Amino acid sequence: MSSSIITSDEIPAAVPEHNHLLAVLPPEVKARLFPHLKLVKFTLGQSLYESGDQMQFVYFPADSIVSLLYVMENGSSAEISIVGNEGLLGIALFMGGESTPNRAVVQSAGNAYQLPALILKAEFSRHSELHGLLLRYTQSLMTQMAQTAVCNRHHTIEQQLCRWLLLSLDRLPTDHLTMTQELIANMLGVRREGVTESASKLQRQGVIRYQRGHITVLDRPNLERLSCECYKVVKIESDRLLHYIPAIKRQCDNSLIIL
Amino acid sequence: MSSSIITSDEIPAAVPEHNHLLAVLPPEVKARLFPHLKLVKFTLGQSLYESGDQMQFVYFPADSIVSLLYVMENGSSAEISIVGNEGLLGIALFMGGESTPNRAVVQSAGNAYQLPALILKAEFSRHSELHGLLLRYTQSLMTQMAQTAVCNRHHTIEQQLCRWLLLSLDRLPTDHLTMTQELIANMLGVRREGVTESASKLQRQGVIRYQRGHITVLDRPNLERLSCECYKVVKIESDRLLHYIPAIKRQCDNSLIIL
DNA sequence: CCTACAATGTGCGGCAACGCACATATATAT
DNA sequence: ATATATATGTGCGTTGCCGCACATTGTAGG
Repeated sequence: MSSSIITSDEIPAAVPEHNHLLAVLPPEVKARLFPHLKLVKFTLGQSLYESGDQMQFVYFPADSIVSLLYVMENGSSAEISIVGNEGLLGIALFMGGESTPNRAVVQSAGNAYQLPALILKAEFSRHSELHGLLLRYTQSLMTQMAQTAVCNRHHTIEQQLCRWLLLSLDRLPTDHLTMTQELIANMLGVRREGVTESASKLQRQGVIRYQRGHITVLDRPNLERLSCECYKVVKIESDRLLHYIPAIKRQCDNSLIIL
Repeated sequence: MSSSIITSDEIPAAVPEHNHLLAVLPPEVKARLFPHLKLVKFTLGQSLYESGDQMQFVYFPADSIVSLLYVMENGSSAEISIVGNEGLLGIALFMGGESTPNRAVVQSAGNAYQLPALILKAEFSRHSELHGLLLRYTQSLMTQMAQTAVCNRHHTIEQQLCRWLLLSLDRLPTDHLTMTQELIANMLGVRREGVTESASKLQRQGVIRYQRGHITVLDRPNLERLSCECYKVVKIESDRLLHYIPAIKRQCDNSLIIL
């Protein structure tokens, strides 16, 4: 694909519908919201907001992934949840809290749609289709948080790495992620060496392949098998909450048909 | 207080206002909701709902405490969050999901107010004061879940025990809780022996006193000192989200003034 | 090409928590 | 009072992960 033809790689998120939440809105809501959307780029490691920040915008990731982290007093951190094209950043705005004691850090560079907080709040309180959708998304995020807590308590680094890879993969267009083991360790809240060991074990089994900041998933079925149940629980629950859009339309798989 | 006069112990939850959410509702909302409330008793270990259950009622604890647990495929469990008189059970009903993949188990026996799901949903979608209040409560619950995840990753059993005791204490009228170390271990997702060791250490330091299913907190300041930062984060955030009731009234401490 | 830096590999000792076994203590009922 | 069940105490060896130190291997920039 080295021709001059525009590939999906070059315009990976050219329409808001790359974000699943934006995609399933009814036409009249789209008509009100979409004019206020602005396509922005997220770079790896960028912070969208810090603990306690009053947010001015919400963001709907298109092909980027953002991690919600809690940063401890001693500086170490742990990932609370992952947000990609299935969701949005800035839940606190419509939940009424305006801020959270967390940090949002870009885990995978890419694009997102920015929307002024006021526009979202206005639409939310109109009680349109968006209202229920955002609440159901929030509930799915709670499931992810709950499962992260369980996973941290009971599962090995290897199981957690598998879960993390799967969650990330679900939010990316390819089987490839740009990510160092050091960064993964920060997310999982474990030692870098622990990630190295688990990753090399996975590589020896032919499940993944990696070199210096790049990971490719080769055998997803086996990755799912090696993961703990946490991934499946989160997946099934978010599918249930978000793919069943009553009285509007149903989506049976993760992909979106655009055009 | 051994006279025949009715003590607060005998009617510990005689009015709905013992629940903080119900207490701060404006009069007209109370007028609509309260006639549908039914006082019910929760017994220790009772399950309010199982994973995936479609709930018929929401519950507003008065002097009882309920734990939200995730039960793993192998049967072991981990506590996701604690709900007492500051909150309600059945968030999924107004969030739109109708169910969650969790289990709600009574951790401390007592009373609660039961409300039919339909009544709550109707009031919620009227967009009354209740709407914002429930969303802010939900956000505070998310903070608790997030912090549980962090705590499970980074903190010792002793720190977690302190956090757990403090969270429970905040939801109880006295400094005394009826709870075996075995049950605490189930909540924290650790060995019973681990709880025994930490508890006896706390007792030796004079922070708590316990005997066979009963724990009394003697030195709360020290308990807070020995706890990890997670307790404080959750406390500050839920105070921020729930004690500031804009345009209605402000509450400056945890207690309620009734009569 | 070579240097410098960043990413990954590996080998320690140490420790918190685990699973298991069993001893002891304290409530409750007959 | 005695028996029984439940709750708590204690001592193993084992394990998964930690912190640290350092070797190796890629990748980018001069």
